[in-house]
Amino acid sequence: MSTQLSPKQQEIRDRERAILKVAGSMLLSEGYHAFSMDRIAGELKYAKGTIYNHYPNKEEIILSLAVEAVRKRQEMFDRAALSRGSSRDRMQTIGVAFELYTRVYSDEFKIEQLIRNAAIWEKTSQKRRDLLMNWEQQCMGMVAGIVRDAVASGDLDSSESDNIPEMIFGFWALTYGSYVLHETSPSLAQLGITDVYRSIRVNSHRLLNGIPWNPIRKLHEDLSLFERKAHEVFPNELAQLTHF
Amino acid sequence: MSTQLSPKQQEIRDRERAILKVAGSMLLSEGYHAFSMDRIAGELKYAKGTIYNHYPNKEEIILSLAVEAVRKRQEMFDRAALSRGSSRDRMQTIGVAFELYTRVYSDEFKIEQLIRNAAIWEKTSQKRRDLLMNWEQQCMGMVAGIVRDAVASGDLDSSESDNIPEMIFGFWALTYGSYVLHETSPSLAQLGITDVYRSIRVNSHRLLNGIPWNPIRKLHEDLSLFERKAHEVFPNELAQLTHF
DNA sequence: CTAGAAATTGACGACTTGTCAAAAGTGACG
DNA sequence: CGTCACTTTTGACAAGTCGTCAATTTCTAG
Repeated sequence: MSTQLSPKQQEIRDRERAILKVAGSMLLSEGYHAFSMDRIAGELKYAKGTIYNHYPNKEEIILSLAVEAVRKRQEMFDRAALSRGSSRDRMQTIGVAFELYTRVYSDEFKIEQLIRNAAIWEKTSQKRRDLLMNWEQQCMGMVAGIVRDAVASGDLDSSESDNIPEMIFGFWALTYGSYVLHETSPSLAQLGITDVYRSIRVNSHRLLNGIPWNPIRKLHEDLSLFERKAHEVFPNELAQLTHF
Repeated sequence: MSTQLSPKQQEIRDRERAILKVAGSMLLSEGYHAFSMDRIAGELKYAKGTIYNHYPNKEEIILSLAVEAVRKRQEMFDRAALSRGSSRDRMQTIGVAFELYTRVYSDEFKIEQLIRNAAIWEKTSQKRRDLLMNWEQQCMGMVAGIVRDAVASGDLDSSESDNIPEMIFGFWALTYGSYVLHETSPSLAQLGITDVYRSIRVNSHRLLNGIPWNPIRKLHEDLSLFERKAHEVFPNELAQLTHF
């Protein structure tokens, strides 16, 4: 259809990206309270009305940023799901993807959490919500595929085939909950968690063994597999971390 | 010290409670966007300045509500931790306490989640934050005691004694993450989770077995223990639920 | 070049937050 | 009682935000 964009259309498209960029950095560097439509307009030297032409309110901008974030996450999950190895290996690699996503793209992950706030969610449009949910669904579909493979290959007991959503939910909740608590709970450090990433890996290992998901492994085996997969599947992301 | 309160002091104390009450119901019934200092003052027939005499900003009111919520949770955890049974039984009973808390006192739980938002947290005072963290720490201390008992009695391998915080973190993340996703993720229903509470119980069972935390149990054993403990320790909360 | 469509602008109304000087209320003591 | 220092309450106010929309400018197609 739109093979060619007029100069004006191009300008509008570019501006939309510029809005997201300036909004994202404003939100993350100065916090939610400093984030206002007036300031975005001021920074970009446009009138406020122009910004409102692109987005009907500021929550919609945040949701837009969240959609980009989830898309990035989905892309990493994709790479993990397509990696070589047993079903358990691939499931672990999803864990690698999630850890690296929260560490390397921590800004994006923070925005993902922001959007889960009722105060923000309430004011967004159904259309863009669907966009977000679509990518989120893809992520889950990815994981569901791995679980189905596991049942098919006998790594999971076939009586478990009805419980696939439940299992996905378990991993999702464990890892997501861990990262959220890590970002938001001031009590966590006082609990005595020194290496939160290691803790999450250990707990994932326990959950896998507890299902049970074959092959059952020793902790050290799962931990070294985790590192190997990180190097194998996500070398670029890994390079952006000073400590791993 | 203050054995007797003057009528005026009593009035101020009562008003503080009234503020929290009206703020809480306003927040929960009409959403965050409808929650304003002006409206609270209007509802209570006081001038805005009077409300500001009690709380320096609206975030502090929300944090105050959250402190009450966590205190209520702590009280339920307390009952769970003091219940009779093996270490694994008591750990499960903490799970019962948390589930009933999120179900029976869902308003309180929603406020707990609200406070974890950077936008709100940023504007609160250290003093009240410490209050919140103090109760939260008590909850965790409660759980830590159970884990220590488990190591002492041999239900957990003694080599695990260094990993107590990690284990608490695992359960906390799994359950907390589950409830948060349940409240906030529109994708969850589409994933195929029909009974979210059963799913959480099942995943907790898996994590316990995966640690491993003795005695290792079959799924149905853990599920029926769960129900038994609910009736035994939390009969009143249970009575407030139509379905369990 | 021009006329109609599209995009941009910024002043505006409605609302919020948080402050503070002035007004009202309280209570201890002669 | 009456008074006077002290505490509490009040609401007008400044500052800032959101979202709108009529007027204006810019684009574009013929």
